[in-house]
Amino acid sequence: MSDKNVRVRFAPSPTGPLHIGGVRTALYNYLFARKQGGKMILRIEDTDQTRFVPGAEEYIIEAFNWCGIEFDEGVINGGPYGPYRQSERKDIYRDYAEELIASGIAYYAFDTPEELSSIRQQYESEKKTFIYNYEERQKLRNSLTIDEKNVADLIGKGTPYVIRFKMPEDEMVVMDDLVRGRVEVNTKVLDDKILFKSDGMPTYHLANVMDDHLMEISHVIRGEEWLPSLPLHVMLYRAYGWDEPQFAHLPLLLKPEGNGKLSKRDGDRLGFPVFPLKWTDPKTKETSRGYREDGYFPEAFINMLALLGWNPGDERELFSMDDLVEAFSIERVGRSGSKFDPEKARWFNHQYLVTKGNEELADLFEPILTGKGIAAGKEKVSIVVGMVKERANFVTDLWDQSSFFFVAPAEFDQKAVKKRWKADSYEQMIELQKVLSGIDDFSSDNIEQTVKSWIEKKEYGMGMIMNAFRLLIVGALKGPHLFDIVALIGKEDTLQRIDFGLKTIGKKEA
RNA sequence: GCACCGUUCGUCUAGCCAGGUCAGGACGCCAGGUUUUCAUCCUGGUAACACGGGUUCAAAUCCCGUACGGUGUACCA
Repeated sequence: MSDKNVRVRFAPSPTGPLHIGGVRTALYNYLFARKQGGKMILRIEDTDQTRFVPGAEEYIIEAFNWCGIEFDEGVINGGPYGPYRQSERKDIYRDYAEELIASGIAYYAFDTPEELSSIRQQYESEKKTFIYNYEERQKLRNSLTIDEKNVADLIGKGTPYVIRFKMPEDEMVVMDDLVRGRVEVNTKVLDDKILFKSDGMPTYHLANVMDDHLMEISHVIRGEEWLPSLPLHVMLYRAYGWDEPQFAHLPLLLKPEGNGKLSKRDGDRLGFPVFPLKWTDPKTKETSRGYREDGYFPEAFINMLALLGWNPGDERELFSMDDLVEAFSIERVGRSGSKFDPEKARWFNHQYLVTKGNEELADLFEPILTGKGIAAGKEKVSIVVGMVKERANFVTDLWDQSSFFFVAPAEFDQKAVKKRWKADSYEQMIELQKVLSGIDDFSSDNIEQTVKSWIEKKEYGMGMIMNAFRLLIVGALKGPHLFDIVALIGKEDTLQRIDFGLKTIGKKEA
């Protein structure tokens, strides 16, 4: 039941790092395309030269690369509908805009930005809102109020002008949206949007509609912030006599607390990234953290993002990209904005971390160990990781959970000492040390058996001994099965740690 | 201001279109169990249909209104 020629696009502006809301929009496009057996296109909408930020496009591409979102056509790998950067398509827009003027659907306007802003100010002081519409355009400087000859003169003299859409005075525009259903707007509340700017570039509205048509985009899946301009876009398609694509306007990602759209500030304030990758602003040198650098797995990041505004309709929560493709449908996208929950993001990462193989995790952990000046064999690191990964959300947590496998404790958790280091502990640990030094087969099972039978024979309390023992070996009351730890660090190290602990903690007075 | 969109546990959400289960799941939190410790894990608990009308034998579900929120209202996208 898939449409024959599904073609979707993600069309960001290179004005800075890609926000996770944008990543989610791209993800839904990608899932939809894959599910329908269609094509996914990456187009760069750089019609505003003043907002261009160097490195932004590269960032966007790298981010998708990291996430595993792939494009069939676009600025990365080209394609038959190129170029895919709007600045490189500049020449084709003007003719289309002129065509609209010829058919009376658009007109030239000579009002300068300064004139317009002063009118706006004046209206505001009278508590009115200025909109450039069917009423106002009669009083302004445009090809509707100036005769043809003078318009030609003005243009001939190089007077800057823009091209505006002549919004009908009173017409119902009926639109259909895949997630919102039928939407109706009367054109009387709409304004004469600029289609073509005085700098020779089209605005988003024109460029976007034209390119979507020229690139044969079948479904426009984009953020809800575009819904208010949908009537204009639809009217443009109709004015050109083009088939409209199907539209789907996605709900926005909201900040975790309070109200409003998720922004970089929220991330900084609440301690989580708002961007997939770390970003350094080329001008201010200000940096923003990224999911990748914060230790998230791309699979977890994608999984988390996919479930923010979409759900499969059953109770599954863990999805690989392939699973998502299989389960995705645009009809199941929600209609209301989703507050981002950093806590659940961490949970997702944990889920992926524990299912990763120990060798793979060891490889990821290795650089951290090296940074601490530790050169442990891969085999040992794998074993250690296998023992502690349940306790970690991120690869970086692994060190806190396993440092004692690699370095002997230099100090001891004072609260634990207070709680578990009793008057008898000192003597008991000396005894234990003797028992341990007598063991030849220093395997976990054998040590356990030997120590336990010693405890039984002496009628010592199990908890009493084991907690004190753990304190000496680990430095705190945490970590995996203690006999596994001592077996791994070996007999010599174990005995040394007991020596050091005994010396450092000392004997507790009764 | 105006326009459009939205509103189910603290959060993500199922259920709504085709009215009729104690409104289900997950995260978080709390309690208990398991464990030599921490974590994992297991069990249980916590907590929601924004409000007001209407239609109906019956409304989270359909209709109207209100409130609240979001977005848009740029020669930005």
